[in-house]
This record gives sequence, C-alpha cells and structure tokens, in this order.
Amino acid sequence: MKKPSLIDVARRAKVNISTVSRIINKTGSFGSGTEARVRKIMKELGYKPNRVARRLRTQEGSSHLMGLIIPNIQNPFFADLARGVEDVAYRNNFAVLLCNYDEDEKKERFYLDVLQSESVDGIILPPIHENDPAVLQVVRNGIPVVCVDRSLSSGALDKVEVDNHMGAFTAVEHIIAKGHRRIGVICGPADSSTGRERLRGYKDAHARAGLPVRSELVRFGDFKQLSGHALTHEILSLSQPPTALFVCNGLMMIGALEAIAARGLKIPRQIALVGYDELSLSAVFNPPLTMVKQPAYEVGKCAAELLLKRIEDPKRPPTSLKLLPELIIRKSC
Amino acid sequence: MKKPSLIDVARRAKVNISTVSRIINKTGSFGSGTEARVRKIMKELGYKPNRVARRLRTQEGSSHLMGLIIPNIQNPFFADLARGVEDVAYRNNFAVLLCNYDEDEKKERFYLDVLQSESVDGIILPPIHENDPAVLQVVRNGIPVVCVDRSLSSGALDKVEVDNHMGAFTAVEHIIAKGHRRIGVICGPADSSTGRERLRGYKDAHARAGLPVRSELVRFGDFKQLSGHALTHEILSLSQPPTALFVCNGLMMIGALEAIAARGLKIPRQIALVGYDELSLSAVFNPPLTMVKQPAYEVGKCAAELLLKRIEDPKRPPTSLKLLPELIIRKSC
DNA sequence: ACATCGAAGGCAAACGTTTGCCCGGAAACC
DNA sequence: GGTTTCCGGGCAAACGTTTGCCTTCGATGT
Repeated sequence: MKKPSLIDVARRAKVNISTVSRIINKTGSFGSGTEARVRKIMKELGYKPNRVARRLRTQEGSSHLMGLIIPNIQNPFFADLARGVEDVAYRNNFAVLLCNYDEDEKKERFYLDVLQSESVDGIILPPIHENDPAVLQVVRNGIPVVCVDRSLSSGALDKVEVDNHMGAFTAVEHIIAKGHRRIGVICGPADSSTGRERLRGYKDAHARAGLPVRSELVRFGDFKQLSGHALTHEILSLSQPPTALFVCNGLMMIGALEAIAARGLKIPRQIALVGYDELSLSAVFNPPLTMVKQPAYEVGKCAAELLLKRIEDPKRPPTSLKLLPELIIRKSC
Repeated sequence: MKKPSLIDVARRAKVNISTVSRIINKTGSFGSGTEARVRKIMKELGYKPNRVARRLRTQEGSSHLMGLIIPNIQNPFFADLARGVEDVAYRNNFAVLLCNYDEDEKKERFYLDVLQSESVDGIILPPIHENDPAVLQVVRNGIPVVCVDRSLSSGALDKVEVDNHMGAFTAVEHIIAKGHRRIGVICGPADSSTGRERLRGYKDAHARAGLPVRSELVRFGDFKQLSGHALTHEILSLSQPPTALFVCNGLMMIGALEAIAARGLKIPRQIALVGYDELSLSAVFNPPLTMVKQPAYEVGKCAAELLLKRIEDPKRPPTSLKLLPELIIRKSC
C-alpha cells in the first residue's frame, strides 16, 4: 500500500538499487535483459521516483523545479507571464513553485527563503526594486536567477524586459499626433524601473514635440487599481484638466475607467485615453481601448527558456533580452 | 560559503544535532542556557532549515507545502481563487505549488504525480470531471484533497463549491422578468458538474415560468474564449435568434462580446446579455454588464482553510461548503 | 597465453533532517 | 536511604535517492 521505492523495485528485480537508479537516469550501461525486466517491474509496481529524495541527494542539479515570484497573480500581465513560464516548464518536465509577494518586501524575503530551502534549480522574478539585497544574496548563493519585467541595477544577470521607454514614447507620441497638448499621466512608483522608463518615454515624447511637461499632470501610483481610480479623480479635478490621459498599467487603467465612468465623461471626446497592458475586454470596450500591448506570455516563455539554459550551463554569459511592446490603436484616442 | 546545516550549528554550539532539531521544533525540553546559545548561533550563521530534508524524513507530516492544480491561471476566476489559497497559505507559513492543467487529463496526471512525488501535505483542485480516477487514486493514497468549484461524485471529501444552480436560475429568472422569451445559453461542457448545474438552473427557470426550452438555443462550449465567440455567432445566425443570451463563464463571455461587437449589435436593445463570473471591466463596460458574481477569492480561502484543518486532523469528518453567487444587475439586461 | 579493457552491476557513503531509545543525574517520593 | 520520576541531552537509524569505487567476467589485442 505504501508508495514503492527504488528498494522495492530492486528487490523484485533481483538487482541492486544502484542499477535501477542508473536505468532510470540512463546513466551507465546495463544488459538489455536487465533493463527490460526492471522497466517492467517499475510499471507493475507503479513506481514513481521520489523527487524529494532526489533533490536532497543532488543539491546542485536537476531537481526539476523552478520558482516564480510575482507581485500578484490577479494582474493579467503576470498571469500571462506565469502561463508562459509554466508552459515551457511543463514541456521540460519542470514544476513551478508560484509565489505572490504583493509588493511586500517581507513576503518576498519569505518566499526567497522558501525557494532556496526547497533547493529549486532556479528562480524567475521581477525584483521588487533595483538593488534588492535579498535577491542579490540569492544570486551570490549561486542559484540561477532571471529577472523579468524589471531589472536589477547591479550584476550581470539573465533578464528579459519589455522596452518600456519605447512603449510609452510611441503611445504619447500618438496622443500628441491626435492633437492633444495637455496630457495627464498616471505613472507607476518612481522607484521601479518600469515606472521610471515609462515616465521617461512620456517626457521624451513631449520634448520631441517641443511640449512642456507640466508637473501637475504627472501622478505616481502603485500599479494597483485603487490608485488608478484616485489619481484619475485628482487629475480630472484640476482647474485645467488634461484632454488626454496615459495610464501606465492595466490595473490602474481599470481604476481610471471607473473614475471616468463615475464622472460621466465621454471617451475620447471629453477625455482621450491610452492604457498600458491589454485588458481582456480592451478590444470590445466601448469605445475600443487604445493600448500598449506587452508580450507578457513571451516574456515568461523567454525567461523560462533562459533559466533552463543557465541551469544546464551555469557558466554561460548572461543574456539580456528586450522585447518590444506594440501600440494597438483603437478608438479611445 | 555553503549553506549551514544542523550539523554546523550543533558543532558550534557544542551540542548534538538532535538538540538543535528539538529546539527548532519546540519538541522535548532543554535548559534555557542551551536554547539561548543555540538560537544565537543560528542567527549568526543565518541557518535556515532545509525543507527538502525535512520532507524526506517526515513523510506524513507538516512539510508546509500544498499543491494547487487549476485549469488556467489566465482565467480571472481561478486567479482570484489562487490568490485566496495563497493568502491563507502564506499566513500559515505554507508555500503553494501551482499547476495549470489546461483541461488536459494527461497534464493533470503529470502534476498529480509531481505533487505526490513532492510529498505535498495536501492538494486543492477542481477535478477535471466527476469521477476522475487519477484524483481518486491520490485520495486513496491518503493525501488530503479538497475539491473546489467542481465536485467528485464518489467519495466523502472536503469540498467548497458555489451554488451553480442558484446562480444560473436567478440569472435566467431575471432575464425572463425583463420580458425575454427566447433566451440563448452558452453552457460549459456537459460532463462538468458546473456546466450541468448551470444548465439545470437555466431549464428550471424556464419551467418555473412555463417557458419551453428550445434545444437550438442551447450550445455547449468548453469554457474558453474561442468557443464563446464561435457559439455566439452560431446562435445569432439562427433564423429566429434569441433576444437574450446567458453566457456561463467569463472567458466565453469575452468571446461572446467579441462576436456581438463584430456584428454591430446593440446591447441590450438588440441582444440582452448576462454573464457568469465578474470581469475586471464589467462595471465600467458600456453598457455595464449584468453578471453572476462568484466569490472566487473566498472559495480559495475556504478551501485552503479546510485543507489546513484536514492536514492537522486527517480523521475529521469531511466538510462540504456551498457559497452563494450574487447576481449583479447592471444595464446589459 | 597473458595482459588489457570495457561492460554489467554490486557496495556503501552521503544529502540534512526527525525521532525512538537510552543514559546520567538531580529532585521527589515513601 | 533507597527507589522512582523527570529533565536535559546524546546516539544512531531512517527517509529514498545518486554516485564514486570496486569486482567480476568475457572479449580483444599482441
């Protein structure tokens, strides 16, 4: 009734456990007769190798487990990303240990500890900020890490990002081309690289067009829905409100839409709108929403592939990928 | 440079490793002097217990790891659910091993194997269908399982579901109250308990109102976006199309909305619409979408709590929770 | 005919814990 | 004062693998 172990298989097949182990791992050599017999018995017994024991034994190796730490799985961007990671993990017989850290440094640290303590083969994460000591420590411990979305200032690490500057720049350029001169922006946190890069795109697009950047039109949120809501209200309550709004992430976009609906404003006539990240209903929204679409799934996919490569060869030079976002022009601006 | 182990701590503290272990687990008794010394050294060395070794040693025990297997993390319903699970897991120092099985039985089996092989303390999952042999096997192996969303026909298991019959019944009752007589429905798979229950709600609401159920208005999808899209087109192409549509899950609702937009139909004038599951933009959609809202986060939360209780006391009688959905009436019907 | 070699597979240590068992000594009981 | 009890803590086995090393044996080379 108990789960069969190597020992049970070996006993039944009248061979040593090491032989069974070698057959499973296709290491070493053995007679075809023995192999067939052992395999047959494994089937019969329904033997499944114990991943825990294997992981304990081979510390730096293929435990076929990777960790993924993300801010919040409820953010569709990260859900897509997670799916990308998961798909390539599955194809390579890896399992994924998923953790939500909720932008909470303490929680991030907890999960980092857990993952190390679980001897994962590698970790994928968007660092909470640019020189996150906890992450650095993990890297120093020799665990493969690949950064996604945000990057770590110090250190030659594998990373895959999306070109945030370009995404924001083309979006704002488009807004300007539509004739807008007062453009509000709801940014991410100033201490996140994504937030900063997108703001830089906003500013550069203004500079390129010879437009001034007015500080009252620039608001810093926290990438969550509530802040999008609150900041949109703030910015629209200005004595000279903007005619267009650029919202720097999907969750805040939802909040912005709420605020706009609450005020009964017509999009794009009374307020034009460009968002960041696709939302599931962007295309069918009324009016359809102009959005900067990030290749979230691909980010996850590339990150997992990079991680797999590094696990295989820890000495390889770090790769840095920058994927391109795409401005999808619809009717909201 | 290597990660410190019990042995290192014990050596430094000049005690036996068993003493250190007992101090960590607060089992047994020891002099306060010894305890203080050992704790101090643990801090100094930055000792973190190795979860893998612990799990190997104590097979039926508190390895502080639970598995969550869901169809697709990109479905907001499951993302919310996952978040609920994750939050209570974190509060109890559990980590969550998350797996997407994509409604693929083979993948489900793979992950079930992985989880058992990882010696998780318990598993939360919506069974792929009602008497899923793989899941049954896991239960038989003595691993705590709690079913969410869907149930398993056989077996006295902990489960937490949402009242699907009631959700659909009140939704369709509402549609009928709005004066509709030809109501299309895009169901889930006929072999899923959720799909069937919602269909039953649809039928019962018709029966209650003395309305016939026309089979051409009943379509079976697979809970994914594409099928929602295709089936909506089909159903609207009927010579006598329905005046209202009830869509049985969020992803299919997105597809339905696409099809309706493509046909340029006005909601609710030309086609009234009620969906299942909240979408992030439901409330701000134009028109705001009438939806059956499921308490997804609570489902996950309750499931995790139930699992924790069962892990603590494997003998306790199974609990079955049924949470209530809520019809949020907006403007789409 | 003898040394060499490679294939097949056995032996046992190690990974980092937990835990049952044991033991010395001090306190408590009769 | 002898016996029981309990406290603090050590010893070593066990969990299920992987892997370096060793042995055996038949084949091959010279």
